[in-house]
Amino acid sequence: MELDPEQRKAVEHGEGPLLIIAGPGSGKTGVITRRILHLLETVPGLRPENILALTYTDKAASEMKARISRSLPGLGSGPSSGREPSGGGPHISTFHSYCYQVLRERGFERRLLDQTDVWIFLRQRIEQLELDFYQKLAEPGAFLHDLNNFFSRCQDELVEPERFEAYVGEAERRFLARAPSLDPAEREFEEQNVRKLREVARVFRKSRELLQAAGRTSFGSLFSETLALWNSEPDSLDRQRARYLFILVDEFQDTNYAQIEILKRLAVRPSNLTAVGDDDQAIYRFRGASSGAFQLFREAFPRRTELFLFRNYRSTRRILRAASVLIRRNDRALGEKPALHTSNPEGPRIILLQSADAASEAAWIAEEISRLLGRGTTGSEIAALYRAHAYRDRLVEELGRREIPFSIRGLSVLASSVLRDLVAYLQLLHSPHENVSLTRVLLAPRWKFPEELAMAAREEASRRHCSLFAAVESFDEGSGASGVARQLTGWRELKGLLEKLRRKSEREQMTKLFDALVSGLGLTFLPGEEEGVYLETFRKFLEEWEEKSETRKFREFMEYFNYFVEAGGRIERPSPADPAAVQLMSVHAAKGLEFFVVFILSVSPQRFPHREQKPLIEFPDDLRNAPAPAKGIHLQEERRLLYVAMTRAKERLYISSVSKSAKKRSIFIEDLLSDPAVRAKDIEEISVPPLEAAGSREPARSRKSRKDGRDLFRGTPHPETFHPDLAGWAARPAVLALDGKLELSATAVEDYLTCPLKYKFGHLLKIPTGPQAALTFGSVMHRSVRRYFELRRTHLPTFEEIKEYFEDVWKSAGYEDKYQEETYRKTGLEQLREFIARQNAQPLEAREIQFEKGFRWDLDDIAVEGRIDQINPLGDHPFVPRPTDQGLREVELVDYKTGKPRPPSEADKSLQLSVYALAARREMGLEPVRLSLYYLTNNQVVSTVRSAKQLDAAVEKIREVADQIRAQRFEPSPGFACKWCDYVPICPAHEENF
DNA sequence: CCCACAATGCTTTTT
DNA sequence: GCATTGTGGG
Repeated sequence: MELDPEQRKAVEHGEGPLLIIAGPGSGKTGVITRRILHLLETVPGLRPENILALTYTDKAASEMKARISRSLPGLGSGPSSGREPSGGGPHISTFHSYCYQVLRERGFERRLLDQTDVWIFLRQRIEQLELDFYQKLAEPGAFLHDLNNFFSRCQDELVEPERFEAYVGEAERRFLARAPSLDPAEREFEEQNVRKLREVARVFRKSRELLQAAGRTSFGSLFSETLALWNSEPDSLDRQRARYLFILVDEFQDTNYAQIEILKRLAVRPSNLTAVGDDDQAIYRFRGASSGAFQLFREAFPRRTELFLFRNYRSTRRILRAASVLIRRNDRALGEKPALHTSNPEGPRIILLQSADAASEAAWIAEEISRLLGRGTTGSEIAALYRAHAYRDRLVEELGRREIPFSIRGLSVLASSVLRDLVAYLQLLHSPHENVSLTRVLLAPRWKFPEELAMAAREEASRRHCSLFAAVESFDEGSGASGVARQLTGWRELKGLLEKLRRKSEREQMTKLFDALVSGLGLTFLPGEEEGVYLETFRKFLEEWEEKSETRKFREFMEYFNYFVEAGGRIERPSPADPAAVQLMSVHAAKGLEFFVVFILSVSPQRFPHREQKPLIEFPDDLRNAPAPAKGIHLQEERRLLYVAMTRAKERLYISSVSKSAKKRSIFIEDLLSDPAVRAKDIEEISVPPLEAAGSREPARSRKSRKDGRDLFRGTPHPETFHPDLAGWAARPAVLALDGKLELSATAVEDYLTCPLKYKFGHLLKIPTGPQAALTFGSVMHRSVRRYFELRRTHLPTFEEIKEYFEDVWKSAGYEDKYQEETYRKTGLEQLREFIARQNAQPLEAREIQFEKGFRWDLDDIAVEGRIDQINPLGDHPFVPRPTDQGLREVELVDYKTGKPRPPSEADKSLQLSVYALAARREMGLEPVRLSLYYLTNNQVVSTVRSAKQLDAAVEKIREVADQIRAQRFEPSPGFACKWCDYVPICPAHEENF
């Protein structure tokens, strides 16, 4: 590589700390490599092992090692992570492994946990954390996730529990001082806040203690541990200083405060520090990168040299001009920087796409990619970048339709059919009553389990309230020599396999069990086969787990794995190096890469810039070691992200925006067009028309249907029979109603509106799900309330009476752990005590009250069904029902709720109450003058009424849903609701095969 | 122009 | 489930 004057200065700079601010495409890594080589050539007596090069990512470290060994083959590339320096090459390492090594030299033996593993570790010990918010949020996982993130931010900023406790104490004192002058609502709010902070502080300390006691630590605490070591054993630091005379840091804008502290300690004279980075490419603030890294450098090293590398070797002039127009809109904390310049040609215009919807965007881009490939562009030189992974879905579909090869970075193998299958077997092995897993397994052709029999079993299970497994077993026992018995040969085979594996699971370690499962199913793959790669990736995950597990056995693994999934853990597929494949990845993942052609998808409002989402527990600015980030920091970081995306392109750049009207575009599109000259000369605007007749086109060919199954299962008796045709099965028309009436309940309608496929799975295919804490609890509470009113007919029931009943009917099914169950039980009893006290305080004639009154009314070809919790007679005298003008008795309909209290507007809209009101009037001869939701959580009643118009609207809604159901429209609507959906393991929308 | 209701999102990632 | 933005009627 020829050096330009800028680069030469950077490479040959001699004395003192050096800060190189290097724009995109300026050959940064090359400069660092050259500088290392230059130092070795020119500094007398300097040996390679006296040089330390630090990066944040392993990828950057390996790249640098590769470059160095290429430039100087004799040199070696230094130690890899965690090992003793082998001598020879410069020490090139990540900050993390460097610190780990420093600590190991001094006998540090604690095991390192990544964020997911810390989450799991804490989740398993949730009882000891004594979370007060656990019961309030009822979602320990999510809260813990937020806590865990917060702990990471603390580690990034070197905030230890003591320091945070002091901060909380300070906040508390401030609150107490201000409290008298606050109005009650404000005081309540702030007090709540202080209580939350106190809990966070307590849990922070406690988790540290738990990790410590277990001989573990998180990756993030490596830095504070290292600093602590250097404080207590100064000779360790001296040794490091003596060893490393020159230190280089790449991607400096990605370093956090803790890492900068490490640098400050290490880099004292005669150490010579070089930091290279670009604040315009800082996109990792959310994971702890200090927004003030450059400022901290300037403060720490006032006698420094700053150099700029702004000659770009990558992109055309047009691309660079547009990128500069965009980034100029940000505040420039570093002050004026030279503009990017290049001797590259002007290049083609940047294309600004404007599509009406995501579907036409994807279709246009896929078409354009196809054109480019036709003109000879290599697939891997084309990249499609997006802000969030979900935005790629449509493009993937369109590329698949056109059979254009592509590869996706950051794909979790857990989403693949083959692993979802294998995991279903594992779940089934873990517990035969995993109904959804069993449903999936039975769909595999090799078990020859006819859908009709499966349907019968599901109906049996829902009738007998037993598991699907038990229902099929009862068929088997009762079948004798009938025709059913013949249909169950596959079932017996499956049971045999599970039994064999179960026995194995007790003796053998996890990887062995997995191998046995795979071979028991007769799965073999050709080398390079995509699914084989998924399998291998998962097996590697198992091996790594075994390393850190206690027993290496199945039980422990399943506990870990279920938490792993709950924690949102991903098992990433190694990226394939297919030169023909178009590259799909997030903008973050694209940092540091370059492509001839770059498409940036969905630069649209809400998507890019992405909406700011503050975490539940925010890291306080007061504890930040750099100045508090400016107000517009979120938008600015998003803008930098787009800047990074744009500067990945060498030749052609497409920026695509989706919005209904051209006026309401992403603010970044406006930014790009804000310079009249650039707008006129460098940008071509293309408007993509919406696809005609949406939905009329053939849906993308299911990639799951495989014609070449035979190749995969060579030598097995049942080739092609492993994969269930999930999508085909889910798309099969469902039997709606035998007598022509479609049965619907309020819940069914609401389920349909959440997700039509969820409705189909639950209400038509009757796939049973496991017991759930909230439901078991709700049922016990309902029964206790009913019990109260029944006893009330004869006397005033005491709390003890109801408590005894409550304990009697309590079931342990569905609770995640003993602690959760105990919490529910305690709160349940508290709520009942309050309920009874209130009810006992008022007069009531309980004899007239009706409970759990079932109904069924006809709405043309629909039968609307349901059950009203409680009907209270009303009137002048409570127990003499007064006929109204129409001759109907006036009543109050009550529904008991055990969940979170909702605002009254919820009661106004509730379809359930409308359906009850309609039922009372049409079927029971009652006039529902009051509809009440009774929240047992806080013993609050929300009452409402229904106008004729509202009731008509409810009927209309039911009719609409019924029409959709009759038309067999059961498209899944994946989204937020999936978090709570039990059918995810059998949902085609959650399956990705590429 | 304002307000109510509908529509549209629910990140990014490393050790 | 929830916050924010967009739409459409008055």
